[in-house]
Order: sequence, then structure tokens, then C-alpha cells
Amino acid sequence: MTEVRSNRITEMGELQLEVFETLAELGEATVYDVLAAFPEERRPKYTTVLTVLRALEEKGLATHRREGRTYVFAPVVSDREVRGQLLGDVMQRVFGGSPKRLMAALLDDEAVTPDVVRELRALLAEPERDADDDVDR
Amino acid sequence: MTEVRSNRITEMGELQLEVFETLAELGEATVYDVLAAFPEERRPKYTTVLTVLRALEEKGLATHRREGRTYVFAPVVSDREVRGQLLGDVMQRVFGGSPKRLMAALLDDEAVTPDVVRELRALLAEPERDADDDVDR
DNA sequence: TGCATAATACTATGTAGCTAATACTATGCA
DNA sequence: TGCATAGTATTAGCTACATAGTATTATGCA
Repeated sequence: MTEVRSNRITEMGELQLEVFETLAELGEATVYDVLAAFPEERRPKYTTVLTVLRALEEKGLATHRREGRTYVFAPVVSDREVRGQLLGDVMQRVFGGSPKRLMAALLDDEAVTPDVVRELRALLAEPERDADDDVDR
Repeated sequence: MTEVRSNRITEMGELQLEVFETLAELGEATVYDVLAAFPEERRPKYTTVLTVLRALEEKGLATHRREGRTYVFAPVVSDREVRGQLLGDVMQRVFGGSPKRLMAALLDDEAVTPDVVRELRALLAEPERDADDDVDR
């Protein structure tokens, strides 16, 4: 059937995500900048990172410009947007698009202690909730 | 480097997830049962489903027993658990393990209308929140 | 001016998932 | 008893991701 795979950013792998996040944090970065952001124990090789950066560019998440003979990469979409899409995708695929169901699952997580629950309540209580502005980033 | 990929259930693909969900709903199922659960427009072939079921078994999410010459598959873990892991994994990978950050992203989603916000508040307000019992399912 | 080297480009290997064709096998019925 | 058939097993091709070696190229300095 030679399936046509969608180019959803959700198809981002582990490394792609990490590299993108680094890029987003730095604003712009050379391959070496990205490399430096990895703890050395698990630092990939230069060419690996370059390949990933190209993949990100391929799917429209990043661009690059030349600076002398060096490529300087930069994100094209915000990390916030990417995270939003990633979450939205999980909500869709795993929770049938229901925020409530997702929420219920979240509350089951052991990371969500009573303290955290209180924080979440606070988040939900924020008045800006009803306006559509961006509280923190 | 010949990376040793972890066997996290998160590595479940789209189809694997769907097949597992079906299995979980049905309690147990033959290949044909699973097939029947697909809307025919996008119903995979028998062998495709069988392969997927085997993959699920491979990673410890399902088993099978023989019934005559037919395999009857059954889930080994609950769908709830799988969904929990899936969400937990996203929380880890995308939101640095922070429920708050995840929640904030959730609130950014356009699916989360003011109405939904109210529902979420209600969920968080439930008194059983502090005890660790299972409200629904 | 020519070469060391730093940077990118090309190529390749391995895994996982999706897909499915085809090969094999057991068994119930004619 | 032998074959059609219903099932499973095997094999294979494609895409995406991870990984990285090697090839190429440009350029600054000797």
C-alpha cells in the first residue's frame, strides 16, 4: 500500500525533539552549539546532529543561514507551538481528543501529588483563563 | 553505535495503539475480531493485524492462547495503564516531567474552551482526589 | 600558492513500525 | 482419504529515525 505518512511534527523522534528544544532555547545555533548542549556522556557525533538539524529543516521546523562557511540554524516555529502540537496529538490519539480524559489520566500519575493538585487548581483558577492571552511564555 | 532501543511501550505506533485499544475493549479477540472493529474504509489486511498483535505480544502487552487452531489474543496490561504510560512519557519527554507545564500547554489547546475549563475544575475539585481510589473505571 | 583543516555533503547501516503477499499447515467435509 | 479452506508463519518492501563514517570543499595561513 506504500502508505503516505503525514508529516506531522509528532513523528519527531527523541533526538529530534531534544535538538529542537536546544535550538529553541538558544534562539540560533551552529552544530557545535547544539552538540555542546548535550551532556558529554551521551553526546552524539557532529554528523548525527547535522543530519537531525537537516531533518528538522526538512519538515519545516528550522532554517539555516550561512555565516562564512558555517551554518547557523534557527527554529521556525516556537517550542511552545511544538509542545502544543505534541500534546494535542497525544490527546487525539490516546484520549480521543478529550481534555477531560487526558486530565483524568494525568491525575492518576504518581507525579501528581496533592501538592501538585493544588497547583493545578491554581492554574485553572487564573482569571486570564477566560481571555486568550499568554500568561507565561 | 548500534543504539539499544528501549522497549518503552511509548514506542507504540499508531496502529499498535489502535489494535491494543480494541483488544482492551473486547477483553479478548481473534484477528478477525480486531479486524471487524476497524471501519472498513481503513481496515488493514488480516496479516497486518496479526503482525501487529504479535508485536504487542513481543513487547509484553498481550498474550494469546489457542482455541482449536485459532489464536485468541488478550491484553496483559490494562488500557488505562497504557494510556497512563503514554501520557507519562510525553510529560517526561516534552514537559520535563512537570505536570504543571503539561497542564499549561493543555490550557492553550483550542479544544479547551471555557466550558471545558469548568469541567476540569470540577475534576480537580473531586474530594476523592486525595484518596487514591478509582473514580471511573 | 598550496595545503591543513574545518566545515558541509554524501552514503550507509541498523531498528521499529506499517503493510501485505505468499507459503505453509491442519482439519473438516465430500 | 484427499482436498478446499481457514488459519498461522514466513518473508519482504517501504518510511522514519538514529547513528556515524567517509568524501568533498573552501579557506586561512605558512
